[in-house]
Amino acid sequence: MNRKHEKKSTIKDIADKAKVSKSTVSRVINNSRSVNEKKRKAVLAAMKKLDFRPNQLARGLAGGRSNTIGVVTHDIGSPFYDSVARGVAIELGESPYSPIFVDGQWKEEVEEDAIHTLLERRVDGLILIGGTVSQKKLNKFRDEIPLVVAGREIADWEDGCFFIDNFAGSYEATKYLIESGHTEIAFIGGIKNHQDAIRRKKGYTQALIDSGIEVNEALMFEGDFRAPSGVLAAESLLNRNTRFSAIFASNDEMAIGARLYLYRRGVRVPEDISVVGFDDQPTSAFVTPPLTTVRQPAFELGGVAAKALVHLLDDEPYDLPELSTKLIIRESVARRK
Amino acid sequence: MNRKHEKKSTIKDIADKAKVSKSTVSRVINNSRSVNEKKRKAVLAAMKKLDFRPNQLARGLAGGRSNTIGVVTHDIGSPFYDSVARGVAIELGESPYSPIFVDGQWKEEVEEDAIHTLLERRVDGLILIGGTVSQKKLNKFRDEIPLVVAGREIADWEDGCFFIDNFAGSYEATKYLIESGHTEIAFIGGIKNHQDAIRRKKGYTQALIDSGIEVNEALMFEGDFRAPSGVLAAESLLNRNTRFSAIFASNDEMAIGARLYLYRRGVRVPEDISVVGFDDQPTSAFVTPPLTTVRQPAFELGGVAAKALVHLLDDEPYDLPELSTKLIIRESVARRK
DNA sequence: GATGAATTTGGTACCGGTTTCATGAGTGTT
DNA sequence: AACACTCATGAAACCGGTACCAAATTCATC
Repeated sequence: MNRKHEKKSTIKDIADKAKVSKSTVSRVINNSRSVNEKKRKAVLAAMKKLDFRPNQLARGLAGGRSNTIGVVTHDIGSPFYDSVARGVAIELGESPYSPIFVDGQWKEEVEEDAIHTLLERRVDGLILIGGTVSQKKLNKFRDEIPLVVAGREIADWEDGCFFIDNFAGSYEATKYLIESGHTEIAFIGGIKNHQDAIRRKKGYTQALIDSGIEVNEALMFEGDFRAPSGVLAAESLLNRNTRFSAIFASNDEMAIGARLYLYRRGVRVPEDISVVGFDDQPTSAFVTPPLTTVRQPAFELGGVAAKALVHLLDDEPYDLPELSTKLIIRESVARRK
Repeated sequence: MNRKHEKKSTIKDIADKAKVSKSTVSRVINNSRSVNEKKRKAVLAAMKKLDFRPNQLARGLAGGRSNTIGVVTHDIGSPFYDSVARGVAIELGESPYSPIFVDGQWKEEVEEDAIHTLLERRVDGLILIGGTVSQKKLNKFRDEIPLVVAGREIADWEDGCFFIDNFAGSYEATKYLIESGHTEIAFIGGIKNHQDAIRRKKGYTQALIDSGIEVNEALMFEGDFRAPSGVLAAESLLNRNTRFSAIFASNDEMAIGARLYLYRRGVRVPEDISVVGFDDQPTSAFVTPPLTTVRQPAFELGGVAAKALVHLLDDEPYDLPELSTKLIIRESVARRK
């Protein structure tokens, strides 16, 4: 394994070879106007010949701009955040900026560290996808660098944070269940303090209230957004003495977990019990029966966040498009006779 | 939105404040020995006070090393690659290097571009996760920079590429089906030219042959690793006149797709037809019935690749641990009477 | 052909660190 | 007390670009 990685050629080499000054080479690279066509050709040729590739470190240092945007992701977790990240990546691909992803691992400490790393690298802007860093810290960071948050609502950040109306999605799903004739609807919540979980729960209860249905604590279970907690939820719910004909889970994973437990107990879906999820993760369309769920425009959300940041950096105004959830009706809900 | 992002403090500021030279500050930062304890304290204090954070661009430029490792991922695609990426990220967290992820989007062109971007940023090393860049190009890149590939086998790269024995996993799964009494086993393949797909197919046919079972083209279908192709596969297979009692799909997604079609046709799993997948993606344990599948140590694979690269950069030897697939037996296979 | 403006150029001072080198101070040995 | 040697420190060169400024050239106008 003794490879001799050749020394890269520099702008100076090009200048010499093309018999011009560094300045001129720089101009060619950056497409500044005012370069004689002949020289430009010569420089271009030299660059090609020497397989020149500008050192971005140097560029960033000298120019004060790194043309880099830091993205803090959370690989571990719902596919939702992955989609957001993809949206960001694709959108940034259209811009002159290239993204650096670092994983926050859903831990405040790691996340802060990640942000610092990014700051040290002098990224021009920052996109946080979800995340757990406290609002106070966030405000501090925002003083240091242009910052945009996707998938999380932050108080007093008129612009600068983009999220999805979880309440509305949840409300719509619950309404749908009610309109299908269900009145006894169980609810599996997400992590207690999680923002989205709270909103989704509120959407559920509000829909119930608006339809004159009593909210029953005995029909609620607190999960953690993961599949195993879904099976636990179904088990707990089924073992209580309260009857119900439908389950609305705060995300697809838990819905699928619950569905598994029902399967184990021989309860049919949707004939005996209907199930609705939230997220519309990729597999949800292929489980049996295909899951009725609330789709979040995750990908678009990421794109919007990226676009917003780029505009912010370029000091251009940007009015964001509407992003709303959509109920995807499949086969896991039956009309109640 | 008129934020005045304060100018960052530099090493010079620290030097002035602590009344020492830049050199000394640099020594403190890098923990070089030979710094008077008093001065070190003073510098440290100044750094804290001014909230100093070294400019990594400058550091990288001056030092010739960026302490950065580029990782080319492929977000779009099987959860397998995501896990590998996570393994890389976590492992790199233990090292002094921090990763820059860029998305190759499974397109050779984009991927090459991504690599170039990384090269321009002067990363110290490169990790490719899967990927489609031609071997020739790969060899070229390898001359420019320390490079390691995870999840892909590359001819003549004794070390430097880490992958999983797809043949063995596939062989084991098929054998298991045979031992469970099945002799008519349908096969859903992956993308025709995909390396893994080829290996998995070979594992399947070899297991058949070794058990004296004739390989029957009429029981094979070529999918594309995605769920919809799984349902298509099941449909096609079922409509042929050839009977079979089990399906082995080249990945979980297609297995789940096939399972959905069976559900639609009222075919029971596993009573009527058994199903086995490959990958053991997270949801597979929660579909109904829980899917028997071949687990790949994706996460570990990523970790190994990262560790190998770090050792390579430090010029230390590293002997890689054994990585093998494991058959995860769940409930989607029935013993054939 | 001279004059002034516009356009190309090269020189050079940075950007914010690291690293080499020489100087100065401190320690020990004979 | 003189000499050699180690350790700590600052000065300055350098990493590979960008950007400002002034000199040189081109061009148009009178």
